[in-house]
Amino acid sequence: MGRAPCCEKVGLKKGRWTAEEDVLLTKYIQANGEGSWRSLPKNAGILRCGKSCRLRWINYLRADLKRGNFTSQEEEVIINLHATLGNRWSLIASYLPGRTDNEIKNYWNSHLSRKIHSFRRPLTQSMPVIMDLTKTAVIAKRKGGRNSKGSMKEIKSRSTAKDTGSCSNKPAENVCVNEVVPFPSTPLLEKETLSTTAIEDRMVLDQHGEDKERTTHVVPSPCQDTVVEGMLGSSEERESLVSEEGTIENSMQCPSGNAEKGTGILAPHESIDSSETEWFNDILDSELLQPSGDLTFTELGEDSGNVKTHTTAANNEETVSRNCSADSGGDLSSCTSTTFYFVDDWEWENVVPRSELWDEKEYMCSWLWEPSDYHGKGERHKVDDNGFEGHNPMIAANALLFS
DNA sequence: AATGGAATCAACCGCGTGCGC
DNA sequence: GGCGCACGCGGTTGATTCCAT
Repeated sequence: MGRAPCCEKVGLKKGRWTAEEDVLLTKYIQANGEGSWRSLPKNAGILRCGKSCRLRWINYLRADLKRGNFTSQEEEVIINLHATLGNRWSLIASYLPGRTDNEIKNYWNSHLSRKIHSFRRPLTQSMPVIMDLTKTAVIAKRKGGRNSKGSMKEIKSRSTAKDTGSCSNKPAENVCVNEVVPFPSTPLLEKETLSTTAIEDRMVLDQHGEDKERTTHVVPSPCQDTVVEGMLGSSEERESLVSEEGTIENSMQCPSGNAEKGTGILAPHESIDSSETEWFNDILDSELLQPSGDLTFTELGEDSGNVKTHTTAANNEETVSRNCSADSGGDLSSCTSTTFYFVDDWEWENVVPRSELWDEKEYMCSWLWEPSDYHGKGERHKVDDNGFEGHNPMIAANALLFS
């Protein structure tokens, strides 16, 4: 037996919605609430499929929709969540208040995916090029066609923001707080495959020129306060997530102040001072990608004698060599507090609220079943409440979940 | 000014899933 | 357990917009 059509298609209007239809739909939903989409068109006097009404409402008429261009922060959220979640647009949309899955999907398809592909270096390419990533945006400029309305507006607003002295994207001068933390690059799900390294993914992320706007970024979280508190434990326990090195161990949390609104902050410890977390764009802007595919940069700590050199190889392995300041006596705890995140260094819970993630169970978490065999770089090594020691807490979470 | 072509995005379509009977 | 229905999601389409020539 074939599937019944969602609604009677005969005599129903298709195509663009008129203002009159919008008014009818809006008034009806305001009076009767959402739902019952099948019967809604008839009751509201709209010659549309219920499905079409639902889509129109969700994607266009809802009052809480954010209009306008995607901010650079939103872009990064999308890019990184997509790297994590794949084409789960509705899930991604749940992290972007006022944005719909359709909008994000369109934006991805029209803007972001193209950017990424523009920057992906063929793995077989052996051309010995040392890339100055600040210049690659110029290379990636598309050949023709019109500029998007958004990009045109962005160009205008960028110059305005610059003039008004708003937040700069330059790390050394970055005075903005509450920035979203960089997201992990993780195996993709579903149809997408991660054909490039995280380095390459990160390469795409700073194509907005030199004046990326930096503003407070609050990302909604579907998690509830009670759940999060239960997951994360007391504030003292959360404090304990600060590692020996002084690097901040990120935890998704729903501060009670935001929980009422159903939002959380997708940043460690409610806000991340820019001095503690580098934008990976900025990192890449100022560093060099080696011909071998390795990315090497040197990080200066708060004192000039405190140097940490990172080399992220094309094979996704990172080595970190430290030269702590002499007066620290080599104590790692005095080393620089800046944390850089790399391919194998992400903490999943930074990205997705645990409740969200864990609902996905093994499908979402299977790739996390890896032993932690290196130390430092923000990796938690503690015995958790369930006795899982020396492993990434996500692994412990998985073990608990599937036990 | 006309036109081709690329970009954008609203909307459509089919499928999967959950739920009630 | 099977069936039908409603809903939600993601892929795709096509109308529209606007830049480049």
